[in-house]
Amino acid sequence: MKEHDRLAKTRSMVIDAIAQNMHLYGITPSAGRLYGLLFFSDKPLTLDEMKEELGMSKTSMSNSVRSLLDLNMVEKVWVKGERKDLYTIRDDWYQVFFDYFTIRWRTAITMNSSAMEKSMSKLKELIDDPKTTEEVREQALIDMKKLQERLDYYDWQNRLLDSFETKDILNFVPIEKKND
Amino acid sequence: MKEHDRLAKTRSMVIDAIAQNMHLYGITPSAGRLYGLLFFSDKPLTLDEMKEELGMSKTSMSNSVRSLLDLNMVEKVWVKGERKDLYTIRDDWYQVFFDYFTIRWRTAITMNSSAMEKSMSKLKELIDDPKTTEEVREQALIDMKKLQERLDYYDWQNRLLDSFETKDILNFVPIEKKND
DNA sequence: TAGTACGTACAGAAAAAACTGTACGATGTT
DNA sequence: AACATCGTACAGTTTTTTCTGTACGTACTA
Repeated sequence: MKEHDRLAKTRSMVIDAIAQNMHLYGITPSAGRLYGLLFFSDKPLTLDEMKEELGMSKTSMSNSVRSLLDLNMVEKVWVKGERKDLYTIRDDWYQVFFDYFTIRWRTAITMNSSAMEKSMSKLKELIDDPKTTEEVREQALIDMKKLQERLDYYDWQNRLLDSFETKDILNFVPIEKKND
Repeated sequence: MKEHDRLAKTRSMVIDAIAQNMHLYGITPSAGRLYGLLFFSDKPLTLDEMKEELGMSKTSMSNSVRSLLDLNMVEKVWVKGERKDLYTIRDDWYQVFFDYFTIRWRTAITMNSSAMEKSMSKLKELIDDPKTTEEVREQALIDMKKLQERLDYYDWQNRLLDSFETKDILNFVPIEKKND
């Protein structure tokens, strides 16, 4: 049927774009396609339906769904009398966006910060040690300064993420466009 | 020499962390290590020095540097009387952060938006076509609504990125910590 | 309690990405 | 003009990731 084709075509155009750009979230193109499929689906889908629709293995679907679940981009839906697991896209886009940063960026920042703090404390020991040569002490001081600057930057990132997490950012960049 | 080892150890601890988390920016761990190396280097490095330091091929260094250049995380430095290209890390962290979003996210948002706009205009044709069956028209209208919502979300993202690009965001989340 | 359906762990295959060495164009040197 | 050095394109190899099919544990069904 011609009309259905036209409809499907517009959809796949959008799905292609989404799948291609999903790497920003650390999502593989395949999981991106799945995300696109769920975006247009008017009902929650089972793994078997996804498998059918995308022509991939059930194992792949299981893995892709999990990676989307991990990012809170998709959620499991419970439906009475249905044995299979059902999944649907989370369409509160802003929350999904904030969650992504909270989940991924916050973790990375914390890891880096903690490595740097540990490093700085070791450097401090080295500097305080009277047996340390002047040359090494100087280098250690330079490193300390660099690390401190970087930590300040991470602190700023954390405060930015705070404004995401609390949605305070929406006071600064509101959802509703100002019409001036 | 024991001291130098201790110094090197603290560095590599930090470099490891950076390399590991660089994937957030779509950077491979290898390029991440290079970034870490440049972070601690007190002078710009040539490809040969990087190759030496990381024990990798020059080709790899060339590619890694390029990917870092593309993200404005590293810059080429000109030094009088030096034939080799010299590269240094860009240490204006905030600008680097903003550039990343401008370069990567803006592009992705634009791609998605444009696919969706194109799709919507096709859907509109379909809806306006009197030969379209009621069933298809209904589905098209649903898709239109979804796409419009998503476009509104992209518009918000764009406005957020605007505040990065203009650095207005720093009025909301200042670099200097408020001490209250 | 035996049977069936579901999701996923696991191991192997297929595909993609990262890395290397060679070769070559460009640029600078003698 | 001949030579040397630099960075990178390219092709081939290695490594990593992604994908598939089988097998198994769990939970529901009869």
